Amino acid sequence: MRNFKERVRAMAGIKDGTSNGNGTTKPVAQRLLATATRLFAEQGYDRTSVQEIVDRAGVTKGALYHYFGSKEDLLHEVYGRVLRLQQERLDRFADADAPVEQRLRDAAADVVVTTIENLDDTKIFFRSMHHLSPEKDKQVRAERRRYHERFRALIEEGQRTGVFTADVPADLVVDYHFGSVHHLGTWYREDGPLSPQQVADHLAGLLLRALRP
Amino acid sequence: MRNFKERVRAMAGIKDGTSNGNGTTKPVAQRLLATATRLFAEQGYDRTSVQEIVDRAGVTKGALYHYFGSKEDLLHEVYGRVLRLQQERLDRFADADAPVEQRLRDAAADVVVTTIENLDDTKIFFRSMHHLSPEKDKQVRAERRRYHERFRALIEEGQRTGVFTADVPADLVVDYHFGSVHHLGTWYREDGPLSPQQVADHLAGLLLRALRP
DNA sequence: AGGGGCAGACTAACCAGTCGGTATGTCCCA
DNA sequence: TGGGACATACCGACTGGTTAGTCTGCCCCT
Repeated sequence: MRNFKERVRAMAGIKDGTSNGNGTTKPVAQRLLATATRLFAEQGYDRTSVQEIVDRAGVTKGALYHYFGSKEDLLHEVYGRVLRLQQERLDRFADADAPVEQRLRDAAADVVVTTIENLDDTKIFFRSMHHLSPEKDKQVRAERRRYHERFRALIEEGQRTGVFTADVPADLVVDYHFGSVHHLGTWYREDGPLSPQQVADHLAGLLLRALRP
Repeated sequence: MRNFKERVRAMAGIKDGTSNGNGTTKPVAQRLLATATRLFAEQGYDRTSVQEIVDRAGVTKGALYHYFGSKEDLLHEVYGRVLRLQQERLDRFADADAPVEQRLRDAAADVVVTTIENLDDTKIFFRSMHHLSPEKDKQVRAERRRYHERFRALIEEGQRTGVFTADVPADLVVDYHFGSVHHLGTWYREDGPLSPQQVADHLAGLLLRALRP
């Protein structure tokens, strides 16, 4: 049972398929995860039935429960993908060789772009987090905190070296910025006037200006 | 049927009770709404059963469906309360007789304080909005937009008169600020180090600094 | 004597997860 | 070369439990 999940996680990251000759047909596990993601984002976790997912993916429950242990596993998998992606990117920007204000600006802008590019996942993330079982919730929270702390460290560094104002708690600034990121799912529209990169530049600009001493 | 709802809405705003001699026992409709609010905030709308609400409120389903047309009506009522409250306060601050930067600062800080003071309601608002039927969703969206536009007008006024920077779209700034407000439910703790007013001052300060030309 | 304010049993729908079964493929030894 | 042994991938009917909402009727106040 646990073996399957490991393999599925691997499959989700890799393009290779088991039964596709040319590349048009995605492997079942991937298709299920993609379908579930879309439906969770559109209707919410609770309003989406397992039956609906398998119907839309063109398989049956047998297939879903062959690859995933439970409906909640699907949700957790979505979270895992988002968290891993964002943590990895944050680390890259934060460790770069540049002045702290540049590193913060890049990191702040990047998380906006990747959030918009994965808007379904992040919608689910913020909207359905409380649907996780205590055990998985704890795990997600821990990874989330790691991310938060890495980001906060950047701000604290700037505050120590005097390039950022120090009369606002660094923690609050992190939540300030992630509030606006979190909120993207509510208002950003692909057919709107601003590209993801433009939104990112604006939001990062606002953050940096807010932090000027 | 529709008559009841009107009366209930009235009851929700007024302290008067039907069956309480001294003031300890709230009228049933109020108790149901308060209980539902608490439970929705704790567990989410879908995870809260009608049975749970009536049990906790010490009545039965008969009572609930006597006062409310459906479970969704309860949710809609919560939204209505929050929206009316915030719109009224925003109008008051925006129409005040003061420089625009002061009016914006006051309005921005006030919405933070009232959000924290009604954290249950606002948690529900942002987390469960997509559970509304299309009809009610439309209504809520319309009221929400009115609020958004009033706030945006303040920013545009400051941009026109040159006290705020004009190289960021006013719409985006509104969503920027409301992102952080929205996010409060995720991180603010009553037993944390900051009072609602302190958080409000910080967040309003960040907004105003971000808007400096 | 009439109606508002509830109680509580009931229903029809739905849903996550299970389970026995089938089809296809792979490996291994004769 | 062929055929048993075993695993993977999936099907789809079924179950036990939950849920929103209804309905009938009692009680009490006016």
